[in-house]
Amino acid sequence: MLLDLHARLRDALRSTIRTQWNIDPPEIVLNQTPKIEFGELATPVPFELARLLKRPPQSIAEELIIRVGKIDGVERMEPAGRGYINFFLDRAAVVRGSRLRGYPGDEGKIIVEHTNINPNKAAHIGHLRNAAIGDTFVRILKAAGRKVEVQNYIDNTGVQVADVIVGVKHVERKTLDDVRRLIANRSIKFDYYCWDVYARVASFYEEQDPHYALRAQVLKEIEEGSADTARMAELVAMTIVRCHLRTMSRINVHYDLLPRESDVLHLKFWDYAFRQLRKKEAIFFEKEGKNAGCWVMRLDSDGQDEDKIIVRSNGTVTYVGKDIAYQLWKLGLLAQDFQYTVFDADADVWVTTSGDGQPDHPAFGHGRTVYNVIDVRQSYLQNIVRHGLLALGHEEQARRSIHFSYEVVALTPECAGQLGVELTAEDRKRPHIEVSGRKGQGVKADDLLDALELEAMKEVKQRNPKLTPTETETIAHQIAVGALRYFLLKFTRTAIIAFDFKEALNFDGETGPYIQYAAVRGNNILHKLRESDPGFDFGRIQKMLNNPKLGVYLNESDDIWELVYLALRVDEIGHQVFVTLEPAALAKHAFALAQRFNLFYHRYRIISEPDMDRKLFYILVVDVVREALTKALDLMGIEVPRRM
RNA sequence: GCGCCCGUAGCUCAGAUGGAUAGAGCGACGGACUACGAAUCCGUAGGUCAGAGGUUCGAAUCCUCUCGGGCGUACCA
Repeated sequence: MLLDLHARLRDALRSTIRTQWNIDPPEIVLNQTPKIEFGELATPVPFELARLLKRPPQSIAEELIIRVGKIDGVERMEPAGRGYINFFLDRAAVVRGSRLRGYPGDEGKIIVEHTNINPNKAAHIGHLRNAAIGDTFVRILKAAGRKVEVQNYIDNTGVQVADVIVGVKHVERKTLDDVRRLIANRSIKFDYYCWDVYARVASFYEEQDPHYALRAQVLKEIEEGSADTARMAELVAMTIVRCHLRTMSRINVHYDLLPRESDVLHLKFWDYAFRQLRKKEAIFFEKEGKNAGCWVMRLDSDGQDEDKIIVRSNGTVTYVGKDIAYQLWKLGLLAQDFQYTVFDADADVWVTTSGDGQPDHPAFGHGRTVYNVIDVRQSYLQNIVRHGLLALGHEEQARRSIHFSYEVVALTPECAGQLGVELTAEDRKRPHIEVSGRKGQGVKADDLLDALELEAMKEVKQRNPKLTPTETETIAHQIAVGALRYFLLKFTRTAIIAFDFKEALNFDGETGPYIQYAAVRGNNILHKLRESDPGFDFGRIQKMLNNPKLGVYLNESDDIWELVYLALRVDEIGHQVFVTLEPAALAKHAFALAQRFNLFYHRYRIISEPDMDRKLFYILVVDVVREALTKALDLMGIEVPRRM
């Protein structure tokens, strides 16, 4: 594995520097070289040493190379660029080594919390970004041999659920039985119905309940478990959760556990956290001023301007309060535990409950590290949660509580216009328009997926008219997911995605289908080989690894080596994503790999290559690359279609 | 006001930890299907990395300021 090679390089340089000059070695930075003629890796460390040793970097580089001696997997080193050391890898050895994989042992469970959609309306494009990022991160962690638990927190006692209940009861005038009938009606998408109801509530408040008295009342009733309202809220929220999970399963996103906020409350998690926070004086009761009657957390010692309300004056707990308790539980710092019951047996999803759970549930919680995948607008709240942990003295755990933040999905003004958002002349000049769930303005996840599948279906039919309808549908679906997930991952976390149908529905250029296509073509070459030579022994490809000509071929053509090297770097890029929390790096890498592969099979004839050894070498290249493409796609939750 | 993020080709974006000649896609223009399938490939044009200082052997990247833009700073989440 290349990561092992990196470690060997760093170790060798460090120990040589230490013994040679008797100094603490600086951090050994390894860079990719700008061109393959400079080797594969380079370190600028002689520049650092030049400062410490007061000598020209070039001569340090030369001396270091001599002193370091032979490093396993490195063919040679050269000083370059007035002070770099360039490393030229033993190409054949790197290819052989790539077939061996070693993973670190168990370093403790990692909990990744993502999706977390308010269960009061249909999922939209922004939620898809969250899920795509979170799920990709999970896949990368698992591939690296880490133990991962995926949690999708259900905020079923929050204001947003209260609002939709206000809408159902007071705007739509529906009873609990009406709601049951609506849910049973297969021709109605219940999450879509609530989307519209929720959008109508905003104007209802404006006109009929400007002080949000109904919201407060409903919220309180939900929290207290008051019969009718609470039952309706439970039914509405959990029905919508099922809708969300169905939507997410369309893009290959799954969960282990659905922790519910109502259970955090009913099982008194909050009471415990509250007592602790109070004992440590992390929160206190405000007797006067604007926050009179509330329990608040003081974030700024100067005064109450920055105080954050944790318990409202009517006694209900804000989201952060419950989130602190939940975070404590995730880290195994809470004396209590949930009860658990199966939510979806087929998908092996569990849900928390306050009633009798099943005794034989898996061990949930007790994460050593916790990643919360939540958009950047929640940085403030995430900080308060962290503040709470620190106030309780959990410094180590606070360090291991990581806000995996990313920017939101907005709409281009044109797109917003198409969706019926009213825009002023100024709006039209803006780079993006924020989606508003409150106004019902946004792209619903299922609608987008439907549109993508329809578009993909056209393309598949046109290119593969002989496929059965089922096959066509399957492939169209895989392509739709490929396009969508790649689109959501190719932007870096800090980039606001200005959503536009034209771009999202595109299958050409830097897209998921482009990469899928490359993988399909790779597979097809091997299929073709089987067809043209039914007796072909595929074991010969494996044997090519030990053929001395492997090194000769790899060294004679830099273009093929660059392709193979990109393929072998997939694990390294996965590691980079883990360190930098930047899944876009993987997306970009997969695309670059696909590009190089397209170039390769355009430039070289593989099946018709007359020289048998050379042909085997080409086939080995195809095999290595299609395996890497498949893996990179899999890490992004994208499948390789049978045909395209 | 305070805090965070962004500003790179016509457009949308990459350039992790400072490093060698700043790269993709789209769009534009011109080419390549009798070939392992063209959802592909090749070529051309396109840059004062918002601006100004500074640190450094070296800055798109770090620091300061200025100018644009976005978000947060709720008894919403």
